[in-house]
Amino acid sequence: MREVKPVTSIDVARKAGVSQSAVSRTFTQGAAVSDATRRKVMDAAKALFYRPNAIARTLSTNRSRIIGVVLSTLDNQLYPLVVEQLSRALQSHSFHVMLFFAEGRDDVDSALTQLMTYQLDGVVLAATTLSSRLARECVDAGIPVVMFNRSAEGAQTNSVTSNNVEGGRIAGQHLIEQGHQRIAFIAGREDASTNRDRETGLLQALQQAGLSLYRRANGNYEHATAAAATRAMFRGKDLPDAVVVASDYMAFAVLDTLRYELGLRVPQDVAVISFDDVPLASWPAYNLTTVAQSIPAMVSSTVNLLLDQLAGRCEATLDVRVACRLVVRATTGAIAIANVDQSSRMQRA
Amino acid sequence: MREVKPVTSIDVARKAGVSQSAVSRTFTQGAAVSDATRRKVMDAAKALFYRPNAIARTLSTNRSRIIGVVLSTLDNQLYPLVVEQLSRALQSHSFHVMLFFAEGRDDVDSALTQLMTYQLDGVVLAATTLSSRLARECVDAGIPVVMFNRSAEGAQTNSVTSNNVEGGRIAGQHLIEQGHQRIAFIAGREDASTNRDRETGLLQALQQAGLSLYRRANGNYEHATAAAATRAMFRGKDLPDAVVVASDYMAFAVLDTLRYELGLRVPQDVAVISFDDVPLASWPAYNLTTVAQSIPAMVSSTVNLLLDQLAGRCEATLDVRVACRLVVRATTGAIAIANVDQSSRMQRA
DNA sequence: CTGAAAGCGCTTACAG
DNA sequence: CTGAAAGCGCTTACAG
Repeated sequence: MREVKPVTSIDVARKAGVSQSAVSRTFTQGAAVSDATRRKVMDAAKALFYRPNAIARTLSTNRSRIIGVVLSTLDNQLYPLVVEQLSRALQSHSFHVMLFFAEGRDDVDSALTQLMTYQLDGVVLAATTLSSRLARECVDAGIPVVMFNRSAEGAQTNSVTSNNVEGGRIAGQHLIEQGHQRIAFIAGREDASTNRDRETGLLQALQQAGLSLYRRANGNYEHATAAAATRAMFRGKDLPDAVVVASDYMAFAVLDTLRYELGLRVPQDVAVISFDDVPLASWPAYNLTTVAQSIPAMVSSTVNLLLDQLAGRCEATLDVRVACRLVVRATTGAIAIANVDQSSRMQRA
Repeated sequence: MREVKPVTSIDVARKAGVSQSAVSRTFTQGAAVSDATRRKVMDAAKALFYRPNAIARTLSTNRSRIIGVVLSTLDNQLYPLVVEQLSRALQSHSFHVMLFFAEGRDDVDSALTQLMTYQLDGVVLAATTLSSRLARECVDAGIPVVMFNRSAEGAQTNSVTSNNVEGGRIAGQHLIEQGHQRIAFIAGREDASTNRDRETGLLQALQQAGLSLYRRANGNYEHATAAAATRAMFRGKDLPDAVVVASDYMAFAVLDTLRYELGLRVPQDVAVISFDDVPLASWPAYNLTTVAQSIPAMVSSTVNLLLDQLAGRCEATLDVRVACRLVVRATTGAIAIANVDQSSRMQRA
């Protein structure tokens, strides 16, 4: 096993002919060391392949530079994007991401225990379930927390979301402008703030146009459930002429079901619009009209919130809302498909 | 900030009326504590919301229970799958995943430094670039390493891959059985072992059938590059009648380009087969014939290799090869599309 | 600027 | 089984 015994600051000190403190100072940002000492230390360190032990540092500074990221699953293509961007951004500040997968009550309990065990400098909650409880426990333990893509219903916690109400309104208005009258909604998890907000916005847009929701089904933010919801919704007569889907990930299932199972044409028979704008949405096989979330903006807000709190510059609890943006592609706009297609091409170029 | 000063084993000891050692033993697997003491300690711990400090434990045991996972990107849908399954499996053994994103030489250098800094119990290298160098440095530092989905060219490192040569052969044979004669290959990164092995197998199958590769282009395991490679390959006359693509991720770009840009029918005009079997491959929009890798098998092999090495049961360096499996869907088999379509439906059910 | 020393919160021989 | 104590590798007042 680990036969190699690691080089410590004492080894370096001995070789450099200085005190252990001098070695430590050389590797500490902004500590007072003379150039001569620094040079001696660096030479010795290089010769010995010395690397400061981050764990020992954590124990004395009470700063681990580890950020816990709690997820339910990476199925939805949005989350790999988030994980990668968040991880890269934190890495550039010398922080690192530790992953925790948790869903369902029991699971979260054990994740919690494990979480508290590492001296995390912060936690990003991107799990769908039970986030509010986890959040409270972290806050109680004095760990900075950011809820990502969900809002902090009552919990004393920062959150970063898109302006989903506005997003829902945008989706609704787009369909209304296209002349749709029988607009349906395929919902995500009923307890998710993103889902509630998007539906709220959609209903506002409908109401403003004197319409009401034509049909509604629940896809639970899952692929198979969304397919089933679509089947149920498109049974019988008087079908919807447009459907708003609470996420791209579900919309892919909706589109596949409409096209390959029910034999409907999109957008001629039914238009589809959703939320997120994951990369797959722009691939020609789907070419999905969607209300985009800006992941880069959400990630950098998250990082800022975390760093500000760690630096003690935490001005109370913030709910950061990032603006959404409509991206028109080929699943809406039956009237002018050729044009839309064209513009979607251009957007992707 | 962290106003709350954390509860330590000393606080618990005081409250329970026992020594600090007794508290520590109560929370250590297999340590000797009487039931009476254990009960007193647990009661006090519960009352004080005590959680053992994993960082302090790491410092004295030299075991962090942290596994570093080094990635280039999560773009390819295979990797989110790997990250989630690996993370869950390790979590069930009370290990946790720390993420490192690295690609390109400079990037890897800094990742390396950061890596060595945490006292990782193991490293999984799933990054495309420079893995062999990183691997060597870890091995030199006495850290167990597993190369995931790439083999260890010369490095003294364990690896877990599919039997990609066999996989390439399977892909080639499948096309040959379907009567294809003009078989092309769209390669991944030329320096990737997966790519080399898959091509080797394909060439073997062709040779055995008295064929040679009809055309070849490089997609570099990237989406846009694969699309460009497809355009280049399908210019002019005498087009290939089948194309083997080195990964599903690239195959999606190939399919989109063939269908929506070049107006070719798949599989009637050209058949497409690739490797991996990511979830998207089975969605109706692509319904892709592919040579599946078993991610669950690869992940559990990886976990076993890691745990065995940590337990000192490391019998030399292993190259674990997991069998591949052909999954026939709708992008091959022009002869009997209806049937294939049918069977792909059933496979998904 | 520098060194000696205490301390971070655990684990683990060592005696008893 | 139990407790006192050394030690893990750092950081950081404290004197000088």
